[in-house]
Amino acid sequence: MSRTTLKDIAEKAGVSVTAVSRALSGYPDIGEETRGRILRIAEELNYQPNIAARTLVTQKSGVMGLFVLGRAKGEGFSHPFSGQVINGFLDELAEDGYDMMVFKANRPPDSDNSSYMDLCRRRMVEGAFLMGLRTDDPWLSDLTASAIPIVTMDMPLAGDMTFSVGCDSVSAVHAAIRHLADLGHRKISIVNGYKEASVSLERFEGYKSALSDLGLPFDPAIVAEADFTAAGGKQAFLSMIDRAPDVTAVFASSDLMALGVLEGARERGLRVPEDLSVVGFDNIEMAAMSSPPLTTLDQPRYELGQTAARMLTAACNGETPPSRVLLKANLIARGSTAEPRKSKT
Amino acid sequence: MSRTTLKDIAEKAGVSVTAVSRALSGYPDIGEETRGRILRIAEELNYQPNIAARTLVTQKSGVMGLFVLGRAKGEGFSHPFSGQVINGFLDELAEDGYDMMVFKANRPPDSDNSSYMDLCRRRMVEGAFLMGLRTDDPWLSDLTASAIPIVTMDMPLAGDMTFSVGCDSVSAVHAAIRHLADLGHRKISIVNGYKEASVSLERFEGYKSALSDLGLPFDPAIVAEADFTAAGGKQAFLSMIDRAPDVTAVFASSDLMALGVLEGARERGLRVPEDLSVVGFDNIEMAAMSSPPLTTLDQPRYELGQTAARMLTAACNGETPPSRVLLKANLIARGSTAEPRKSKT
DNA sequence: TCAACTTACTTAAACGTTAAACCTAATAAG
DNA sequence: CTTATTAGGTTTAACGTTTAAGTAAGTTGA
Repeated sequence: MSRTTLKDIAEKAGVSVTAVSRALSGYPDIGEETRGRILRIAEELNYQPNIAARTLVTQKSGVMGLFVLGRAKGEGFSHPFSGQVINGFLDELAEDGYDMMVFKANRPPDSDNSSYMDLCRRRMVEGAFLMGLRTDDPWLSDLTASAIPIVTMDMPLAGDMTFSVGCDSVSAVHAAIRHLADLGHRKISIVNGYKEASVSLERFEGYKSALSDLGLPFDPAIVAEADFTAAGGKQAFLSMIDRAPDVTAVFASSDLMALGVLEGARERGLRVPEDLSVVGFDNIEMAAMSSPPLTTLDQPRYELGQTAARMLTAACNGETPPSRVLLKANLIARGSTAEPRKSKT
Repeated sequence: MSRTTLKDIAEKAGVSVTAVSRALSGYPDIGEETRGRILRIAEELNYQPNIAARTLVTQKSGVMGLFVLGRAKGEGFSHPFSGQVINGFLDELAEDGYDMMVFKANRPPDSDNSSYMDLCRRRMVEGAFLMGLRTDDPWLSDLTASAIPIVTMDMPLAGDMTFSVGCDSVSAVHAAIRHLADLGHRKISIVNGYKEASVSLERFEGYKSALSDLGLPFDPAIVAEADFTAAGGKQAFLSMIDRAPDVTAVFASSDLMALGVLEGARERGLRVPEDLSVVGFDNIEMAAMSSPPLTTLDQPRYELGQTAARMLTAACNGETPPSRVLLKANLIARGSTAEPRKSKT
């Protein structure tokens, strides 16, 4: 019932506690025979080190924090995107012997709950992942001054302990728009996410630069903004398409919004892809199952998580990873995009 | 830079470390004036207790573990279901001052990674949530003998430290089948999940008992089994409907599978709900956005998480929560169910 | 052959906290 | 006026590790 400690092993082996500690840690100054005896007894008693004690003396907890932000339902953990990223974190952290603690931070910081950093200090968290951070996050200034390494997903931050990973939205969107233009579309709308997400800015950037590169005019009237959700995407699309019925293609900044666009198109009697082509972003599981299946930009979610974890452990061990890493999002052409049927003026 | 400790405060306040500890913990044997001074200094130095040290002496870590099992992609964290449940865990745990550590356990136990319990013992985890457990899980026997309280989601376990929460599948499915029968359906198929999930057994039970209560015949030929995914649900549905084209309604054990059924129906030229009614289970976000929107059984995911957390903290504090709690899943009628058009023999 | 190493350990201290036991002066009880 | 009691602390020990600083015996080098 009671946990076995180094002391228990030491007594049984007839050596000092230190000898046991060093034997188990693989130091060379313990004799072969003694070490063998110690290891055997440790195994026999199913010894597990008490990490709290170790943490106290080494000042390293072996814990990384995951902060999942997001004020609204459907954000944060609930996002279909998060799962594989977290799997990437966990697998890669396990390689380096780290565990992960999850913190939810959806309450405004004025409430009496502790700030990020306070939480980290209590638990001696060595580094942290941040998901769902927004440009208007009130904690932002705390973060850039962070004493521990932080890796943000999809949102670069100034500060020499902060790093970020994400996909190269600009070039990804570029590829999507080019794909649509290659098919013959001239009037391509964007249903973007809210501006407080920095990916929204980047994707808008990619959209504009692609249009300009391709010699297509930029029309603010066919730029819509939603909240990354399906319902929001549908609404934004509907009011846009009613304003500009000559749009033949829509790029949506997330698959959820793209699925909303699909739904909206159905409601307006527009056939996809015959009357309207739709491209999403993320390649969530549902994207392949919609009707028609969604052309989208695949984000390597698991690899994003792995990469983030590698950067974080590196930073925690005194190395200096690049402050920003961008992976490539690949275009996956499915049934929701095709040549436009009707040629409009 | 260096963390402030009780000692720092004690020196500055001119009292002993114990006095500071007791003042901050709210013990009554510290004078009002002294306490005020201590609190002010603690605030001033932004004191945060070192939880590792506290853990060491109190033998309580204040950490609950979350084990997310699942061997396949799309299970575990990636499941659209998990997010809100986890939010429920976290919010409720925060009420009681607990934090949560996440462990991923998708590797077979024969690999050299530690067992659940070893992980818990190292970190002095006080209790654990288990999601995604299957009846053929090789760890099952360890779990029932667990020394710490465990709450499983959707899978009751024998053992006096194990508890479970879930929805009352039997009565929920009963309601779904009754809904279909009330509409006039006589030939109702089930697309169930794999048998290793105990909810699959319960849902099958509900299906059979509902049929019998409603005086409908049970036909093994229209029972299909899939893996809870959309793609799997579609396949299972297709081979079932090809065998039994006179089926007019399908109950699927998860929304993802139901969405797969919708897709399969589209592929076979069956109109939903005119030619085929479909009911899902879960009420995931996408269910309301499909075409047509899915009639489904709403699982109160956040409340499931909250309830689980309440049970776990109770059990950790020596109380004895009921060994199994079932919440109600409510039928949400949407566009995917209607009266059958054609009357078949 | 004696000092200098090396090997294989042991002792002691420290990490930051809590908890039990003890102390002292002032107050209350009889 | 003596004895308990209380208020407001202090001292000491303990939790289970790691690490720095010994130490005693055996081995080597010149």
